[in-house]
Amino acid sequence: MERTDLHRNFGFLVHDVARLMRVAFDRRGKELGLTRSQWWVLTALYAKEGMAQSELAAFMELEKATLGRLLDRLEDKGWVERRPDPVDRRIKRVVLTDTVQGLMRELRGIAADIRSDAMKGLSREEHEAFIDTLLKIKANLYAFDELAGPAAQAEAADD
Amino acid sequence: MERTDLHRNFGFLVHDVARLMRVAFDRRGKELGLTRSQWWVLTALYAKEGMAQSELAAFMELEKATLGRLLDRLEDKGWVERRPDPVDRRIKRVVLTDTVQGLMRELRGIAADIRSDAMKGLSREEHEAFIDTLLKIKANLYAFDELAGPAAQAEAADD
DNA sequence: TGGCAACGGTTGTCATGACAACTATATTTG
DNA sequence: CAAATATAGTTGTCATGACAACCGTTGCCA
Repeated sequence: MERTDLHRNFGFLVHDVARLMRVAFDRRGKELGLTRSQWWVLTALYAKEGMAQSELAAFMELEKATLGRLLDRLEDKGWVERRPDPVDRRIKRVVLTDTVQGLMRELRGIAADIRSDAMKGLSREEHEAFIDTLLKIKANLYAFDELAGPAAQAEAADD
Repeated sequence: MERTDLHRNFGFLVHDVARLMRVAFDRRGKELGLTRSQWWVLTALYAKEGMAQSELAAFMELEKATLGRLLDRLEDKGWVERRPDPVDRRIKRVVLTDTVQGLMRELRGIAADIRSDAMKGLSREEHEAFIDTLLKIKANLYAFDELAGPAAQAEAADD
């Protein structure tokens, strides 16, 4: 009946793992009142606060529209704040509020738990090799992307 | 300024790679008039035709609602057909139509191209090790999932 | 066999995510 | 300086995806 083996198909596997990770994060996030994407934004902001929305969108490799609406919800919850840039009136800089600091600590702990659960039973070497391969694949896909659509992407080389 | 290194964070990397794969598939799919998810459904059906919607949803690990609406669009395009089950009137069995056969050949070729682009420069061993690790992670996440939410999942062992 | 739980699908609602069009502000240039 | 161009964000639309509520059909079992 089966005509192909999808179980070792790289595309399907990455898709599956990404989905399962999402489910894991969503489950834990739900208890804390946020989605995985919102969690992602907070984590990115924690890494580098005060970015302009466009910077943040580029950093997270999201569309500015997608990020904008994520920020709407996070702002509603009082976790982030959009602050006008003192120089450029087009720019809104995004910062974490004080009320979210406790949550952030919790989130970071949970994220570490999920990752360690996901990687359970893997040796240090296997773990590192896996990350290295992911980085190579990511670089390949970027290169491929730029060939196919020689637009945007130019800013992919920050940090 | 940076307080964490997200670049070797497994969760972010998988997310990124999954997104980049999606972009690659979407770009190629667009030329052919389908989205990556629709592509996924066709590929799953190609692997095992005539599944009931619920079976297919379980196989693809999608909600039946999500799959149902995907099938709506695929049926509109004339690529799949819902057929009543002769025995159980609740069940609709999904098959590929004849008109989609040529497209399927093309899709399979393109998918192979994308995968080989993504894996470019990796040795056979690295490739295999990567797939093996992905499978382990997937198994870990399943186990974790079942602990956390002891529902569904039971049918994950088909093939 | 009659009622009720379980199953298969669809529909409604919300949150992403992409893309395109639009507004407001800056910057570049003639 | 004024016009053209570019940049920052928002809004509109469509396609996923999850989840819950719902309807029709089956199957169980008392």
